[in-house]
Amino acid sequence: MSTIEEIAKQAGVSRSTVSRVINDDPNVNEQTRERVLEVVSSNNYVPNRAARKLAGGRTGVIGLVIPIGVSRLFVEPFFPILIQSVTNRCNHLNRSVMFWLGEPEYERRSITQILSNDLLDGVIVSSLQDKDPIVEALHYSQIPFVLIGRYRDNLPVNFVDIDNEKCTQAAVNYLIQTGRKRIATITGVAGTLVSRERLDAYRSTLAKAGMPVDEKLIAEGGFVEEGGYAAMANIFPHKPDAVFATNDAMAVGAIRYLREQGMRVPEDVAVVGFDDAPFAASYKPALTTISQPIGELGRQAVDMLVKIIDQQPEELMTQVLPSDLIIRESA
Amino acid sequence: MSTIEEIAKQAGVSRSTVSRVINDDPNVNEQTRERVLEVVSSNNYVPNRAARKLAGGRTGVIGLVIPIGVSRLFVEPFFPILIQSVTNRCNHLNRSVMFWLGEPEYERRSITQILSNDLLDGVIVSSLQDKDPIVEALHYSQIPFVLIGRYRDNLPVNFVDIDNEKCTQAAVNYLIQTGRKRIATITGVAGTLVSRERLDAYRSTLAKAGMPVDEKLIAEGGFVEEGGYAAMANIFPHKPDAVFATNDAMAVGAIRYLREQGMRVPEDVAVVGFDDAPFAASYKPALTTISQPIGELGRQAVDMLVKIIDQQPEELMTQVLPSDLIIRESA
DNA sequence: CTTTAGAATGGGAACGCTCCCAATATCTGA
DNA sequence: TCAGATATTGGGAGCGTTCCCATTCTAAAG
Repeated sequence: MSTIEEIAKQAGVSRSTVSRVINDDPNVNEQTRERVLEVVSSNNYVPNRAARKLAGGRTGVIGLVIPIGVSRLFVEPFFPILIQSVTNRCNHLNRSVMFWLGEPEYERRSITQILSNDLLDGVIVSSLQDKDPIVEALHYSQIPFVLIGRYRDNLPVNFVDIDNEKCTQAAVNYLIQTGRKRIATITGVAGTLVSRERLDAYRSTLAKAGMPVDEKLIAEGGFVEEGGYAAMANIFPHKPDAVFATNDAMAVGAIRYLREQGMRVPEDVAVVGFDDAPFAASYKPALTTISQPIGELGRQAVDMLVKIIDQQPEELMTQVLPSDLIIRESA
Repeated sequence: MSTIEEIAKQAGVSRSTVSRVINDDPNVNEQTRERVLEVVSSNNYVPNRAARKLAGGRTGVIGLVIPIGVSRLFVEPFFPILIQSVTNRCNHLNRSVMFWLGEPEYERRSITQILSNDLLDGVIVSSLQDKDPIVEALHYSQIPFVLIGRYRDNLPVNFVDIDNEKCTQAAVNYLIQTGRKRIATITGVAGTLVSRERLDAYRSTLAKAGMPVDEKLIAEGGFVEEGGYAAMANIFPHKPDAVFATNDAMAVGAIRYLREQGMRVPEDVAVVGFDDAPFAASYKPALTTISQPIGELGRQAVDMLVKIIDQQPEELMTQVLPSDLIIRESA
């Protein structure tokens, strides 16, 4: 493993010049640059990240923190896609990704401790709880970070997100316009920002349309198929004619229950999902759902973070990506 | 963020003494140790990993490399369990985990480059290809590493594994003993060690029992449900009366195809899986399968790696964990 | 031909730690 | 009581970078 000093010697220049070359500093003679680059690649030289970090530089490592259990992580299609897009984008930008798939509370403490002093240039966090201590820790630790999904608190944070309120409105309004009178909803995980945003929007949309909100038509499904099934079982006795499930997995669970009860979807009960999961289009009936640009979300988060790391802009960065209601067969 | 020097000052000792305390060096007076530990915890001090690494110490970070596409990663139950067990064990031992979920070839180069000079104390690698360049790179890079699954080459490596040959023998022999005459097999991904081991053992077991090996009864299923379905479709015309699927996902796919053809499982065709995935017991029919101690595999790999990092033993370490044929309904 | 700004380069210092060796304090036994 | 261990501690050197401040070189301007 060669050091910068050896490269310098071989190229007949100083340590500093090599450093400039590998860090894309413009103040280097073009020929010198080329010569150095040649030596670098012929020696297969890679700067030592620890030394780099210590000297005040960057490690080139970005953390991706998803503080939910592995069980959920591998069940919801949201995460694989997100992970893949973040990973790809980072590789493309010549960065490595360090993951934390945190388990519940136990880990949270250690995560924040690790993050605050570590080998990371910055962190991307997804799937927060309300008032998540991670955000606070991150905020005070000075480390650049970007959230995927908004954070509702008075801390100023950088984020990328979709417009949950607007999508939910679109979904619920569509159900209203197609004549549904008793529109139920299956929520995700209580205490989760996404869940709350979607539920709030569901309520306000009904209210705005002058329709009553029946609490019996609201049940929690935990973002998983079985949860959707169980939630539907709770709602069913109260005679819904439509269900807005806040993700596709739960929509599928709900449909399974409805079928077992001899209901037809969408004739008797319309079902709208959320995510546009890979299976949504091929499912029978094809799922009417909201398409989130998950890959784009990950990509933008990486770009935003890299920009923050490299340029340290003063202002907060936020980005809200468009997402659409996709009408197929289930509603 | 405090440094070791500040802690030393506050505790009224030298930098060296603090270093000894946080590294569990026995040569410290008990009272001094306590005093230092107090200051450490009251300042919430965590040693800087970059500095540590640079000074020849350890970072406390372990890499987990799984060089397959994210798509497969999130479909096979093997990986979530493995990841979870590795993560848990590392947390337990006060280590962090850095993941690489490598995509195909493109990444392989960069992975090896990263590994060879990085912030990691050691690496755990799973799911290798035959003759994987990663192993070679790792071997020459001097970084401690442990494989999950054997590596068939002349490089000496540390590994934990199950006895694929023995399990496969058990499964195939069981089918023979229950009177099956035309035993097919659905293999995983060609060029994969696991697949080859299981296929070789399938062949030799049949041979040893004096039964012919019909190549038409062998098909590749890529370790996924759809692949199992397709492989079964290829095999079916050749009238098998039993199938050894080399993982449970493919077993389920095979059963789905058999059912569509009006076959009964196990009466007409027996099916044996591999993995004892979470769903295996509750599936209808409950899957006869081979139970791999996946969690234990991960745990042992971590323990082995940590031992190698800390004690640098001369001899190679290897560990073969027991796994059993679990007889349920499908065969 | 001299001056001067700017381009290109070199080298010291520092980042926060571990390792090693030396120094001091304490204890042992004859 | 004193040499010789042994337990405990301190501080220098160095890990491989980046950053900053010279210094040298070049070319344009006067």
